[in-house]
Amino acid sequence: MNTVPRELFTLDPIRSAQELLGCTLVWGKAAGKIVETEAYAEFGDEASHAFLRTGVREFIRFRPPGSIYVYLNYGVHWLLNFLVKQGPWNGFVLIRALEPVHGIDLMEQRRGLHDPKQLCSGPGKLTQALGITGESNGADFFNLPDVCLLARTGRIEVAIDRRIGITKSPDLPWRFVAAESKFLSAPVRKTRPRAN
DNA sequence: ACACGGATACTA
DNA sequence: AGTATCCGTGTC
Repeated sequence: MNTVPRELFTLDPIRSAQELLGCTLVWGKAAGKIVETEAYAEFGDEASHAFLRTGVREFIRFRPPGSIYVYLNYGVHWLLNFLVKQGPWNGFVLIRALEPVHGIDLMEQRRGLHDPKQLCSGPGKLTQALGITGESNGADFFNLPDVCLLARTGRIEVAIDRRIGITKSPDLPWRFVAAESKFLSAPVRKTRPRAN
């Protein structure tokens, strides 16, 4: 099984987000295939934390591509992002959903439920299922023990949507999903960007 | 439909 | 210090 090299995170966030689809994220004893991602850009993207937070801009400047950015959202959920650095197009990829493939009993235990479709079908759900917390924030993924990213096997059909749950820059079509997946956080919407 | 609840940045 | 905001989930 091939593992993904750091170069996957030296692309712009939009390309990196799509390349990550179909890869399998192994985190300790649990693993899941990435079926949903979103791209966030350092510049020109008001929904990116880098737009307002000086600490996040420093994070981008000083950490290597492939670094893990984990933050607490709504005071409740840890959200997992990868730092991508391509020069003018730095940013983050948010991992939004996984198809569970390994350690499912452990995921069920951590999540407190048994429906495989609900174990990792959301950015906060998958961190809970994998046991990811802010403890990992700032770590270099490629220097972490017991984690890796397995390369995609075969082709994957990518569907594109607007990002979910944001209020700033809402019309950017930077949500990417494995079109055939039954493990998404939400179906792909058919709405066109609002006029004006 | 709504409660849950913490980090960050801004106002002062 | 106080307030507004935030890339969500589970349960009502």
